[in-house]
Amino acid sequence: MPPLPPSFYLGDTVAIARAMVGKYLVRASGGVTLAVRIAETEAYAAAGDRACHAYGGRRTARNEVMFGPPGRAYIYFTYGTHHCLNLVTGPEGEAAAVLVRGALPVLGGDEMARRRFGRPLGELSARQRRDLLNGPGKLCQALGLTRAENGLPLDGPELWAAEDLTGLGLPPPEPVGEVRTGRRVGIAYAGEAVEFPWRFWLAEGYTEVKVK
DNA sequence: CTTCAGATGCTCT
DNA sequence: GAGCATCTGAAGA
Repeated sequence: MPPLPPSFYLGDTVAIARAMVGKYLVRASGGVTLAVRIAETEAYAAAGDRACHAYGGRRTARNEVMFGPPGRAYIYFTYGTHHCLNLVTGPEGEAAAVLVRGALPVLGGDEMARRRFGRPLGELSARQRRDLLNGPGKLCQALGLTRAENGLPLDGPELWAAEDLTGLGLPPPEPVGEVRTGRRVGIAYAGEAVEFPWRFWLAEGYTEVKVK
């Protein structure tokens, strides 16, 4: 299947966040191709959402990409050490996005393991393997996504999202199965928005990091 | 199994 | 100067 087109990201951000669970993400750079299956997402619904970087229409150098067209990567740096990958949603100017919180390895597991822990998949402990990609910072570290990749289109040669990866010779995807819903993580500052059930994750085959 | 502190630097006020 | 859409290893129960 070809990459999901920019128009895919035009609809309701919460619905898209849920729909992205089970989709694939491919990262190609330096002759290396890595692929993951998205296992956990969160919706950040533009100006009305107190947890969103664009709350109240706030527009800065950091979140500028959010105000651009849908279907691009909004990547920012946080906590002095980590990057977070978002998929820009909604029509241009709306400034909504879906945070990709976690994934499962599909292609290039050894390379991702080396970037995370300095050795290949086979040499990881069970815990390290479980925790390879179950967090937004971990995912970006494994895929090599930094602010240098901020603004990349999600249907381009360096980064793309797709319904399946049969085009890369992989078998058709397993069914997504149950998707769980809950409150978003790490947004204690967001008042009543803390309660919104805008986080989605795979119930099986994935261990989400539990946060209070 | 759980909680907890420290790392680390960019961003916004 | 304060805070952050986080992660890790160590220590406790």
